[in-house]
Parts: sequence; structure tokens; C-alpha cells
Amino acid sequence: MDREWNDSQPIYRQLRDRVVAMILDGVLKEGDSLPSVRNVAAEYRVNPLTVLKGYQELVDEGLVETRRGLGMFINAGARSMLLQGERQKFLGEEWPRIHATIQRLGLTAEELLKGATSRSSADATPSKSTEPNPSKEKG
Amino acid sequence: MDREWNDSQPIYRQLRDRVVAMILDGVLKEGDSLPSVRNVAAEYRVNPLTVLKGYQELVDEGLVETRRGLGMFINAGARSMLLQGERQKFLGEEWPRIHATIQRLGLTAEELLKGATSRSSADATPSKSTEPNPSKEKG
DNA sequence: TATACTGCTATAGTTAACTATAACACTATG
DNA sequence: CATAGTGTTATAGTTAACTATAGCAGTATA
Repeated sequence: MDREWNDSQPIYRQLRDRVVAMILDGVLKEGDSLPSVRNVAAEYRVNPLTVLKGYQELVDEGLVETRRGLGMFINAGARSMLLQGERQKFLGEEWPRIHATIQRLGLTAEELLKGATSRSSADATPSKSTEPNPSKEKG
Repeated sequence: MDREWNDSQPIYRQLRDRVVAMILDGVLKEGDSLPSVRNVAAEYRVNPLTVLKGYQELVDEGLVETRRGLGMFINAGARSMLLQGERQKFLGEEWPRIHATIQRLGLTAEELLKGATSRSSADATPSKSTEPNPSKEKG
């Protein structure tokens, strides 16, 4: 877990996404309590209200439940709901755009599957040519 | 070109990305003029200032040039600059996150990169199991 | 000169995201 | 009761994104 934020999306949403990731990864199990609003706020140096907002999204999605005075707990079935819902969202809304980008950049499956997970540098030296998609030739 | 916007990113940036896509796709060639600020603003029902802001990003990136009274024109070398820069950005910043998501959802990057293009419905029926990453077993 | 295109600036207002600070309400422990 | 942990609400301020509206400045044509 890095302590930094992406400028391309609001913090509260990134926060929500991290919890989702932790549930999917099994780091947080059903019945577990989420780290407290104040703790998270302190750890990430973020306003408690921002954390709360992220957590509330999870409540609204039915993934998490609040017990007053105790904390927030992951509901039973949260993970399978997530697996289904997030898959659908990803395949339907995100992947098409991503795939289009990949093709536009002339990147190959090989290229992407090579270093993939742990890599965060990037050589930008694809195996093909410099002319990726000479298909459309508008007049 | 659809006339709609994504809530996950500011309009001016999406606008910039569309022009970039058109350059990469060869729809807009070097030397060509961009559609005018006012035209785009009218067509997409968006404020001219928002369009201008998107265009200015392109100018700042050195992809586009302004000729007062005439319009904005795509610079020579814009496409190869883009191919290099966007590849690097994608491989270094976006793909690692995307790949992590794919794995979390129990999907395989291979499969997505193979078929995928024209699909936008989403079945949520991956070839593996329903338990994607049972690696971590926190106490 | 006038007309009609360009990019661009100026002014001003709305909304969403985020912030700081404080206090309230509930639960468990002592 | 007090204490210390939860989530939650209230108040108020900053910033970025977007909007509406108007006008300036340059270019080309007539």
C-alpha cells in the first residue's frame, strides 16, 4: 500500500477502490471490521470526512455495514457481489476503452504480458514498427 | 465519436485525449487544422473555455501550434512524439494498475487481449474459478 | 470599411472535492 | 459515572472544473 494519491480520480473513490481490492485479495474477509475512519485519516493524512465518504460508498453498495459505536464491517457475500459487479463494470465500461488505447499505441499482447505485474518503469520500445494503425485514411 | 462524457475524468482532458486518438488513428494528420474551438463547443454542448483548455494542453505538449486568426494546427512530428510518450505513460502508469485489476477479478490478460475487441456486453464468466487470489491468508 | 471566421481574455457564478475544527451519539470497559 | 474507542453531523473555508456572457485581437475576403 502506497500512501499516495492519483490525480485522475477523487481520493474518496480511490479509497473505496482500495478497500474493494483488499476484499477481493482476501486481505479483508467477510465479518472483518474496516480500519477506523480516524485511523485511516491519520495514516494517509487525509480528512476524516473524505475517508467517511469513501466508506459510505461501500455502505451504499451493500458491501459494508455500520454498527454504531463499533465500526464498519464487511457483509457476508461482499466478495462474490464484488466479483460479479466489478467484472461487469470492468468488461463493459473500462476494458473497451483500454483495448482501443492498446491498439492505437500498437502495443502487442506479448509486450504487455512480459513484465506486466511488478514492472513500473517502461521502455517504450515495442517489437513492431513505428506505424501502428495505418488503416483509416481520411481524405 | 460519441457526444458523451465520462464522469471519471474532466472534460477538457477527455477532449485532449480524443484529439490524441484522432492523431494516432490518422484521422487528423500533421499540418491539419483542429476543429475550431467554437465548433467543438457547439457540437458537444460544452463551454468554449473548456475546449480551449483541452486544446491548450496539446499546445503545451508541443503537439499543436496556434496561428492567430487562423486556427490551431498539428505540428510535424506530433504522431511519433505521441507514440513514444503515450506508450511510455501507458506502460508505466496505467497498465500496471489495469493488470492488477484484471488479476484481482480473476480474469486473464491473455484472454482479454486475444478476443475482446468488439465485445461490450460482459458475461462475467471467466475460464478460471470464482476464487481468484487465495494467496494471502491474514489472521 | 464591413463581415466572418479564427484564438484568446475578462468577469462572475455554481458545484464538487477536500480541508480544518468541533461536537454529538453510540458501545464497551472500568 | 468517566474514558476511550467507534460512526456521524455541523460549520466554514479553499480550490478546480465547468458554466454563461461579452468583448478583444488577428486573418482573410469583398
